[in-house]
Amino acid sequence: MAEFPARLGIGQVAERTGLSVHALRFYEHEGLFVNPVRRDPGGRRVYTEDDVDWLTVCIILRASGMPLPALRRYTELVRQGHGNEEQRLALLREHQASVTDQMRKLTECLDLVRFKIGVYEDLLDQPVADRRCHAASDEDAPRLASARATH
Amino acid sequence: MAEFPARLGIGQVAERTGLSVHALRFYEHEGLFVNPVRRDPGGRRVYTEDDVDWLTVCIILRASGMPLPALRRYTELVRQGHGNEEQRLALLREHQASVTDQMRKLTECLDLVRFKIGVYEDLLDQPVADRRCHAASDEDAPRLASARATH
DNA sequence: CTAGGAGCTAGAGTCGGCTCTAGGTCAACC
DNA sequence: GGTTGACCTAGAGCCGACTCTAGCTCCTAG
Repeated sequence: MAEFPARLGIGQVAERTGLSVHALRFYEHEGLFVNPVRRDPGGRRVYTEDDVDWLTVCIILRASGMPLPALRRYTELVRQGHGNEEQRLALLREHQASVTDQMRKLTECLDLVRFKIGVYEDLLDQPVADRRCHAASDEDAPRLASARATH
Repeated sequence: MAEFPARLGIGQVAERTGLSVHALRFYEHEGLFVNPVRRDPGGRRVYTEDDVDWLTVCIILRASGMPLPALRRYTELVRQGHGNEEQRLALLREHQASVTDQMRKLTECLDLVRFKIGVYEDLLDQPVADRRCHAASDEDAPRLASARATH
């Protein structure tokens, strides 16, 4: 079970992570790798599985809207090693707050969209003759004031 | 109960919606208003409450990542009036799918962040002496392979 | 009558996050 | 030995969604 390090080329890493080779070089340039990326004798980048794992984390954080500067700060803290756990924790908590806020907004939107979809589905269920003027039955609309309009 | 139309200036609309006056002019230029924005004798924009309601919808859709072109298409459908409800429905369903997908990604991120926060909280709870080497207790890590690393 | 404030237009600038180009190196195969 | 094909660097370009600027008009208050 002797694990041998598995050294990957940039193309392989691109394929595994879904990032482009351009993006990988860009991320390196932006300081998003915990360890400096090694080079082979020809000057080509050589990545490890650890790099791929770290990139996976980065991708998830990016997909949840963490900006590159924050990701860089976090990377730097990890690179520095033990002793700054409070700072990492603070950064993570901040991002957690941002994510839950995004989810709140998305939920609000989903309510609106579901309401509107319901309106249109009902409308399209009616026999064609009955359609059009229907605008006044606005009474029991949900609290989303803006959703009242039948647009 | 005779509602009188309440004509608003661009500054008032900006204040109510949270959009900048620049953004309001920009949105108009981009065709995001259902009805053409009226002007007073001096050429200034005059908005109605309906405009503000519509903007509120736009803001929610934008905040959930709907791009301006999609918002413009939807606006155009509404502007055209009855007869294109299927298309509106299709557009809304598409956006609904996009929103639920975003929520899926955010949930994944939240799992990761919560896990890491947990790790750091535990770590900081330990008496200082016991800290550092702790890296090998990776057994029962959650399925998120990438979350295993104690970074 | 003039100073301030809100509004106008057209168009330039900004920012984040890549993406692409130009011009080159290197190793492997036919 | 010529041709791929993967990789390299530095830097330019792009896209979306605003944001800002310059130079103007208009209204109101003092």
